Amino acid sequence: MVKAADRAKNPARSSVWLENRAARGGGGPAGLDRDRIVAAAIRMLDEEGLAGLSMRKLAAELKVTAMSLYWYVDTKDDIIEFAMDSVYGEFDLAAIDAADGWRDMIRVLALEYRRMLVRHPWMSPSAGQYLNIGPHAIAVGGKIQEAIGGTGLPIDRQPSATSAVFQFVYGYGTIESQFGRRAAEAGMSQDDFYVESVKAFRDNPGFAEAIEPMAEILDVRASQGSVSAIWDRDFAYALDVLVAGIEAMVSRETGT
Amino acid sequence: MVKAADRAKNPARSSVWLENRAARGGGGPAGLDRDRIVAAAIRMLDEEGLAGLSMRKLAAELKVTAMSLYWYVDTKDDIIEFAMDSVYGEFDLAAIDAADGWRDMIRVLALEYRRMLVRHPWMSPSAGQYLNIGPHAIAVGGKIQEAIGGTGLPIDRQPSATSAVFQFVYGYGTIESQFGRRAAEAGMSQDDFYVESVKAFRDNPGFAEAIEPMAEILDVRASQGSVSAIWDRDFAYALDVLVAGIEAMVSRETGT
DNA sequence: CTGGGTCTCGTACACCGTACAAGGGTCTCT
DNA sequence: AGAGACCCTTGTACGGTGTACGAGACCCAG
Repeated sequence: MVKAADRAKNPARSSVWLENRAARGGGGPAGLDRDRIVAAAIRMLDEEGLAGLSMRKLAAELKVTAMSLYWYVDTKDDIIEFAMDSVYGEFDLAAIDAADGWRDMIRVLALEYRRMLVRHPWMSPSAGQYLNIGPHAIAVGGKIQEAIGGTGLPIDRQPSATSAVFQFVYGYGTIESQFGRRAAEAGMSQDDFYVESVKAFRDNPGFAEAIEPMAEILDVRASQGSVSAIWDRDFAYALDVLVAGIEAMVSRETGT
Repeated sequence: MVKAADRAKNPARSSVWLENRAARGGGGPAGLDRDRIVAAAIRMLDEEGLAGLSMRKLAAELKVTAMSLYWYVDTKDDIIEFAMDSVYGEFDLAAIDAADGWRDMIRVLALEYRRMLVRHPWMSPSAGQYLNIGPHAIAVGGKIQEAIGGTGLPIDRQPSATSAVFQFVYGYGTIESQFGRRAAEAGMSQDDFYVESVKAFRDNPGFAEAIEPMAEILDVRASQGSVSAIWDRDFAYALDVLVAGIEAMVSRETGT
């Protein structure tokens, strides 16, 4: 078993998934096992955020001491990696297979990905920090590759197109989920929080000039409905941009 | 002066920039001031990463006690927000103004943004977590808006196009910078680290199947040169996709 | 009855952010 | 000259964190 201290010395192997250690136990008096720990961690992460997860609190929820958890995982990071992969398992792969053509497939994948990030706001900071190479994450990656493979782009260009689409989704989902998290922490609806934020921004002396060119856009947005409708609308249009871009590149590569 | 405890109770005002408190001091015996603190913090963040920054260590570097820093800032988060904005100040705004047309402007902005994220790997996790509304960040935002405004897209679609481009850059820069950080922590070059990672990935039993469909792409990439060349190449092509997408949407909106 | 796994726990360490109160230094006003 | 007010720095302390280590409790095979 690799200790945390050793892990730090060998960061190339710095993911649980690169250790291929068997899950342990389940027969103990506390009825603990890795799945139960991970499920409780996800619940706690969803409710309290990344900073709200501590080994002691997690253990308390499972009616156990903090050190008991270390029988099943080596470090707290392991728990987060397991939790992440479990969340990747929420992807509806059947819906993706049911999609018709690469455009639809990309759209469904992007929507699922975005929903995942928004539902679990701790995912995007974590996804940036850890390798995402658990079985569920890899399954999703395979579908993404399949979708991009269907575009007709040459194979050496496909990773780049994948980046264009899914790094965008990651970035978008990050902003959207952090906005939601902030609103929730402030105890407001997203709409109220948006109004408050814009007001605070506008009222801030010294920023009047900087805001000037943005005022028009803020005004336009105010007439576009609820915040969540704007998130949806913007996302859909950005995907249209990306799909149109891929189409254009395909005909540029194959044509001429 | 707003205390950290109060800040937590009023998360809507959860940014230093929404408080508009004057910078303090400079005449003390330790010769401290906010700029010196922030500069030292950036140095430490670049070298030790986000987790490596602690108030005690930062203070030690400035030959002062931890609590001294609290005369100039309210919380550690403030320091990070100041550091972030200072880094946004690294954008070469002149180069952006010198760009010729919106396509070039977008490309230059995207490259500058990406370089910033890669140079300071702590930026992308931080940028996801805090509001980015310091003066330098806003200046950059204004340039982005100017570039997108030049595309000819209707104003209510511009924010969406902005997302498509710059959320992509954010996502891409996040992955790239985290990869670099991991390589550095492992004490390897990016190229060696890449080879090691792929090997570990391939050798991992139980993943043979999952890897199967990715093998071809991995092989193609192996023939494309150094890791950093691939980063550059992929990024440039993804930008081409985005620019082509915007062009297509423009003619779709104006034509027909 | 014994020995060895499997699991849980108590204690302890080093570190974190930061609240609070007690100064020292310098500058201003009487 | 003395007194007070300020700006700035410090020491101490609190409640948290992840986790190393060693002691035990249980159960099952020999």
